[in-house]
Amino acid sequence: MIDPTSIPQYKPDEIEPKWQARWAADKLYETADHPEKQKFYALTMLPYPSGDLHIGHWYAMTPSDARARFKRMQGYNVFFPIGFDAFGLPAENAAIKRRIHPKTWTYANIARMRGQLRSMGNMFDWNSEIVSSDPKYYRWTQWFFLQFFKNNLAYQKEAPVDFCPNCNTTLAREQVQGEDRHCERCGTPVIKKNLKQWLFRITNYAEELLDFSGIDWPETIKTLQTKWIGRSKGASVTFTSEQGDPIEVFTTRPDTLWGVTFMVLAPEHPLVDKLTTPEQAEAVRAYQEQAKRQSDMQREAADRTKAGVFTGSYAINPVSGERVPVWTADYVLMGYGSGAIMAVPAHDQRDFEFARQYNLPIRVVIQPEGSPEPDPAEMPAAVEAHGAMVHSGPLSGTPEENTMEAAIAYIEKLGVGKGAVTYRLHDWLISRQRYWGAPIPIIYCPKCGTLPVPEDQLPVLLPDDVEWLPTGESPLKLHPTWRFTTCPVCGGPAERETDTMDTFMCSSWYFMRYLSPDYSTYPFDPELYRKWMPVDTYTGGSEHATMHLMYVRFFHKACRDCGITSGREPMLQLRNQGMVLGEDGEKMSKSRGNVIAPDDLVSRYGADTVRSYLTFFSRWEVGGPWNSSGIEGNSRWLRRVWAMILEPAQTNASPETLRALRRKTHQVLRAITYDYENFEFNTIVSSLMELLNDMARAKNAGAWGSPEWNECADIYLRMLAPLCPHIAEELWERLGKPYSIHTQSWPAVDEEAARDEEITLVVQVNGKLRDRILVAPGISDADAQEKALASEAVRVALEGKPVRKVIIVPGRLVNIVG
RNA sequence: GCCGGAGUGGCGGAAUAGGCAGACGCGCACGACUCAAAAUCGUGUACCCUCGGGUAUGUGGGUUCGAUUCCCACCUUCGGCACCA
Repeated sequence: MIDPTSIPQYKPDEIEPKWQARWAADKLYETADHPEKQKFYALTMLPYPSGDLHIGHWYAMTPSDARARFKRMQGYNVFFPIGFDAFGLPAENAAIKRRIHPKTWTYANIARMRGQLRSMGNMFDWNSEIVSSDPKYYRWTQWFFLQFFKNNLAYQKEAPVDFCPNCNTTLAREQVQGEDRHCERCGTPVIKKNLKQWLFRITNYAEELLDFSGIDWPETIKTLQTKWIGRSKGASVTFTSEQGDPIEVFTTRPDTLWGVTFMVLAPEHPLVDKLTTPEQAEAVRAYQEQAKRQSDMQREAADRTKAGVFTGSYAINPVSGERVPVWTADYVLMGYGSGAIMAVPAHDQRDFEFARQYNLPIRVVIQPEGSPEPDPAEMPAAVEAHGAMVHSGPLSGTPEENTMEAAIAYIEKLGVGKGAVTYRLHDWLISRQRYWGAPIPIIYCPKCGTLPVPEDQLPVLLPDDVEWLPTGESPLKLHPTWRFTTCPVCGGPAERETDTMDTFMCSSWYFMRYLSPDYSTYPFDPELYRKWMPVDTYTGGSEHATMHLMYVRFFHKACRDCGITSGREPMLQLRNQGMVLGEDGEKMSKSRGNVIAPDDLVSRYGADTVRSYLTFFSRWEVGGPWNSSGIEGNSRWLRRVWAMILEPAQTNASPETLRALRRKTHQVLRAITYDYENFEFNTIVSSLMELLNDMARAKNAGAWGSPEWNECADIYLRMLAPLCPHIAEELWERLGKPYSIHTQSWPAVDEEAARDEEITLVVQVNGKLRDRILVAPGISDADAQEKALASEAVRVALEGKPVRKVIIVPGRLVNIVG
């Protein structure tokens, strides 16, 4: 019983640390082995230890935590781990700028962030924490690299690669963004550098990555990945230069082969030099130089006019035998298809513009249905629509439906090409010329060549004594001794690879390490892998759509093919949160001065209030601007909850009041159960506020202390527990209920109690609301119609017109059409 | 330019299968308590109005007895891609 004379104040600053300490001491959130319970792996993207927990972390993790707690109350054995994505550039930049060792900086930040994370009151299982920069972790990151190397999924290639001059490192294609091709990290426009780099064969998995069947991921992410992979279906066709060199092209329009009037090679295409005639040599060389410079500069894609140079050579069209000039132009990209195209100006807008620019012939070979054959001299633009083939030798007259198949069959019969699929996706470049990452475990021996570091020599440890000079070379290369080693095969002197791995490599497998962070003979305990994988729900930001979220899928499939993992996909369900903006509606940034610091909010309002406001103020997947007076509402709400539960009142309510309270309780429970399951967190808080309003009315009417009231309070706290774990625990204890609320089961909806005793039927006349009538829930259509027609408002609205039709939606409305 | 998401009161947002538009909260107004203020509690709060009603979910059409919800076109906005052959 509660002593009515001593109702304490709600003091989150006292109860929150108290319960956090108790939960930790009791190991309440350590995932125990419950063979009888169904497993549920809930995962939130691991943070980078930047130094301070940002409100964005809270925004991402709170609903993730609340849902994990909900699942636990539903009876699942829930695993909800946390760790740190601890390698990466900010640590190294801090080292250069402030002369702090990246390791010191990183681990100090982690220590600080652990405390901040604990202040959120999440149910993280800290026993399984990983730090990706720990040797015991990156040993296995290196091990994965070796497995990929051995299975021909990792390879080295020298090619022009994207290089960020500010970060002083190469970047993967995905990490270069926007029209000006800037660095994903720092925004600096990238330059091209010709470097030998390590890549993973993600393109081998292009087709499989397009298959999202069996996983519940947001459509937007699936669309972004599909677009990024960029599958194009068509044909590859081999033309031949007059000198006899095969020139392979990819085309999505093999049906336009007879319309080819010239060819274009990318300026970097290896055949350009060979095909260039002495007369054209100077012009071609000058153009290549200019093209190279231009690719280094910001390029305005929109108003660029097509430019190029004739190589002086000709090629033979394999289907028509026709001789066409070979040009080089930078509108053809070396990085796509074969870096060469067959140009069909009549039916491709880019080729059309180029042909007009240089007075090259235009030949129409496609006639779209219902329109006259275009006149090459007059046509204002290319005709890209499909249509019947004309002026196409033996295939002339092929109807629109068959053109593609017919053309491919024809080139295959001639043996000059075949149906083909090309992807926009590039292999994943993982080399980074930086210190603070996992060293690539490769040794170069002048006698034996490129060799993997033997697995028993892992990890290849990062040396601590390194100078950080922003040279664009890996600091490991400048270390006096580190790179010198012996060849694992011949024992002679050899050198280590000095590049480190892209940190997206570390985050491609961390969820498997969580399962057994200290396991020393394998990256994870296979038994625990079988038990816990795949991840049931993964939550995090959508900004990783074409980076982390694609790498992680690739990685798991590649591991499967190396015999390490099983199953197609690592994460069954993905949900993305939006972004919390500053009060000015802009992205938070120090320079704007609109940053909301969670620590300040916690000391002012308490973690539970911050958690509830973050889930309440917007749809989670949308996000939106922070509102400082908005959070006051949530603070007020929790204080009201506190007082509602603890302040005694009279117990003399009518049976109707109590029945209504019980009905509302179970209706809200039904709604909230649905909302937790479906990530609709904002309406969870609304519903809890709504129920509290009903409780206030019931309390005024004498409901306090009744069995119905006590049941309502019990259910209320259980519903509140996942979202506001501290206040729920405190009130639970104060009601004399057994510790802990977080190990209680989720209440069941009593459908009988939730049923409405009477419902409001909406009565419309010609679709307009005219009246509302109270009826029994099971009312028959005939009775409903009769009651509706008896309404005075309906008679007035009908103005004496006869009733033509009556539409009845049972339990909802009656619409009378007059 | 192409692809995708989003446009609802002063503000954030709700409406789970086409059926009461505006739940819940912020803000605001009034009232109670107070010497006063804060806090708290209560009441009201889309717009117009001749007080009967009328108009409202970015704009314009359409389907339907009925549209925030479905279809078409357009506008605004936020992401993504951007010579991808």
